[in-house]
Amino acid sequence: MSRLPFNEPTIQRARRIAETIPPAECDPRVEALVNDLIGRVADKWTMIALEVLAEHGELRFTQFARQMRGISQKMLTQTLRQMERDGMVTRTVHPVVPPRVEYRLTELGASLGAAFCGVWIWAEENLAKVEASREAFDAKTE
Amino acid sequence: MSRLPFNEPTIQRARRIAETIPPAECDPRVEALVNDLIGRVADKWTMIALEVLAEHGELRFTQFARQMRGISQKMLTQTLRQMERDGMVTRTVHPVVPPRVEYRLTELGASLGAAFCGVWIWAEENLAKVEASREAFDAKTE
DNA sequence: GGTGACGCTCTCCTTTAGGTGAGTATGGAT
DNA sequence: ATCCATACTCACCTAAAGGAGAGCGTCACC
Repeated sequence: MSRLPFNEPTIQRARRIAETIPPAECDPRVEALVNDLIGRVADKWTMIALEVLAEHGELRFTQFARQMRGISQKMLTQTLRQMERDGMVTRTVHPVVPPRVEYRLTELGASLGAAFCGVWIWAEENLAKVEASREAFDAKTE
Repeated sequence: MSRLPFNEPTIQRARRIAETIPPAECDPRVEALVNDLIGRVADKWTMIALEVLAEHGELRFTQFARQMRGISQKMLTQTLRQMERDGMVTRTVHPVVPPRVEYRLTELGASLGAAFCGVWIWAEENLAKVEASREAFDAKTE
């Protein structure tokens, strides 16, 4: 039961659309997995966490929180757990009181950070262009 | 009135946390803008749209939809509008019936696509590692 | 004159994201 | 005895994301 990408104009028409371009490129399984992984990894907080951890080497929970402005405790825990599960960070619990937990990047995490590096640079370089474009767009449609 | 990143343990204690690491790096305004732009641009659909458009050069609305599996019509319109506003794509409307609208990358869009390229490669290369890590993690916590 | 094509937009409605404020465990310091 | 620190977790709640399905406008066609 193959689902069409979205509902047809009105339900009984357009049973089929002319296939001007093949429906998708190659291996749909791998493609889906990669898209999925991208969705997970191209997350704002994940990217920022990667950044600050790469910068500081090792961070404790509250230090982390202070570096990531605007994140809630819950989100931070969640992001960090997810990253741990994905093998981006290691989480070391020192069994002392008060608790001491240290996070550091794995090799995998560092490599993703490096891959994102280009995007950060792009963002810094093109911030002005994007803002200008937005203003122009908004002025046109006003 | 500076807000703390999240609530203190119980409200009347911990008025202040020792500042072992300076609260943030440098220019907070630029940093915030860049983080914001990252949040906008590091969006799953934006990344995928960038990819397929880079691959096909020029796409009409329904062609686009067919390339982006699982996206709803609403999301596609929204993503495309946003990208147009940000100056990533141009939208050309041919005043014919039935309507014909073509999307293509701008230089800015292409440069972002190039910046993301590293992330795609990373995702393809490290898919297996991430999956292995997830399995190990889930097995441990079960 | 009914239907279909295209690229939307509009109205619901459900799901998810994410914030808030509190609680918990533990041992050392006061 | 009480307090405090840390790194959480939990319950609750609101806002935002995003899906489903329909409708629209216009012309060419059968």
